[in-house]
Amino acid sequence: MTVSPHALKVMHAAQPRHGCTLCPAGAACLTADATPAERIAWHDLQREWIALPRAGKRLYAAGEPATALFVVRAGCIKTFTVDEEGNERVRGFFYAGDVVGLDALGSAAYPAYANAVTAAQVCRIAKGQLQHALGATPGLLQRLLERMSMELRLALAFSGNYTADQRVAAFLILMKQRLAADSAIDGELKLPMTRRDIANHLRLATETVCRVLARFESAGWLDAGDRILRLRNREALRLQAEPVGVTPVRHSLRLAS
Amino acid sequence: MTVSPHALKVMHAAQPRHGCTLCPAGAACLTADATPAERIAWHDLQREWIALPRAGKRLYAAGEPATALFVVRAGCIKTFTVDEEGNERVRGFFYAGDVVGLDALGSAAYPAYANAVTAAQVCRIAKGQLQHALGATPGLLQRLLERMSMELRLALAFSGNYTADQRVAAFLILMKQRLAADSAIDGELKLPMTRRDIANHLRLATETVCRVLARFESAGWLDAGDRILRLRNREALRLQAEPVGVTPVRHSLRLAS
DNA sequence: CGTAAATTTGATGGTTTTCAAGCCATGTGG
DNA sequence: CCACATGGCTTGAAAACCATCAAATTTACG
Repeated sequence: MTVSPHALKVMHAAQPRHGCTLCPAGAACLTADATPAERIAWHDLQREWIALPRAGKRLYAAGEPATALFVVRAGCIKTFTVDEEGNERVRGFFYAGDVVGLDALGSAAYPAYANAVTAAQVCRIAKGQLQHALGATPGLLQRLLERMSMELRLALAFSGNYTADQRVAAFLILMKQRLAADSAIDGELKLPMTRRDIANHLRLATETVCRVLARFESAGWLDAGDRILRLRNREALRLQAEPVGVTPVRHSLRLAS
Repeated sequence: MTVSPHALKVMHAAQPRHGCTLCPAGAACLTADATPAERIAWHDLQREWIALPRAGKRLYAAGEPATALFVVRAGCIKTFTVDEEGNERVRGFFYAGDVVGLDALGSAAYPAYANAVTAAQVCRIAKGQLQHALGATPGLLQRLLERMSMELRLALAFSGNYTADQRVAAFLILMKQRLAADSAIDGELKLPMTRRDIANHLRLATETVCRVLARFESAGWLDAGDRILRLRNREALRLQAEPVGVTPVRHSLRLAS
């Protein structure tokens, strides 16, 4: 997985001014609530698109100066660290509209690598420009804070100690929520990443993920194809996943102090 | 340390206008880089202090409407979730200057409970006021984003799959960094929370934390008192903790931009 | 079509959890 | 002042869960 300088294709300012309006990320992007004028201003700020034409292409490396954020236009990006033994630890998957690099906002260097999981395309937003835009567009700040808060919530939720079954179930439910638009058929879930990536994300061995999926399949909860799953009993999965807390909030807890 | 019969003591606007200047959190607070004028404006925004006079007192509960953030003035706060079996999962510990509730910024309800670990005191900052202040004080926004980014980085770092030894070592190193000001003696580390809290935070059993500490002690790396540890070989601990990645950055960094 | 990578299943072992019990500190009430 | 209760801390033995190792099969892709 060598990083060639040509891995990144940077395109400058060739798009029409309504570029953001036509973005495939659409309503999922940070600009979703912006006025048309704000949108054009935003679009002018970040005229750089970066294409990652194949899975495995690198967006940035850990340790590099963190000069920008990236909004995914299409495809899937993963962020991950690599320890000295070569073990990957996947920190997150990012789809159209998601923001990659929020964990580097307050850091001089990127704390993780970012690679394409599938062919992908991103908008580059320089930090300086971002700060400027945040001041000019109040709704944007609101949205950015919401994103970061949500990511924090998600990271904290997944960092609990759960069984392999709970983790995998929670992952499937979450992916189904985020990729709802991607699948025409109701219960279908297209996962762009490998089992290994899933395992590295959920802190499990690849084999364990396979086994859990096989268990779920034999329980009749889903059909496990290679990259396409068909969820048959989403309620059972949700029940398994509940302790993780990524599913909608459940109140009604009384506690004394 | 006044002992109040009420769980929460809310004090209104009785402080002098330089309240923030005299805050024990001092330079650790978000207002550290503000001008004196900005500081007074900030202080006027959040005139409510809340006292949690004893360990165990609740600041807020999971599921409650998330109307505010809280900056710790003194003491220690933990956030945690509780599943239906009563298991606590500690999401974070917060000391003077830390911001509690960032994971609720983009959420209508608090995703976790917040309790005092020791007697504590916090500033309440209503969300609406915060948004107003962020627009008025550019440095504040910068700082808040840095905080959230750092918390995200931390949560992601700890969510990897590591051994019990690595987790405990990383926890000790991290706490030593954050509580450096608290201990007069060099290697001393005062941990305000119970072993159980540490275990619930690191996704380990209480007994495992004990055993790891005992192992570290017999290796000569530290002396484990009840709530006061004495770190004797911090380099060895750091080496253990390294894969977790919360220790100072190890890649050679060139700082740009 | 052929090689490399990914997926899957099985057997084995290790780290951590669980269960159980003893010790210690703190605080309370007689 | 002491006895006692409570909760936290510690240590020991057995079990569970998951990782590791190994190998067969399938899939992806040049």
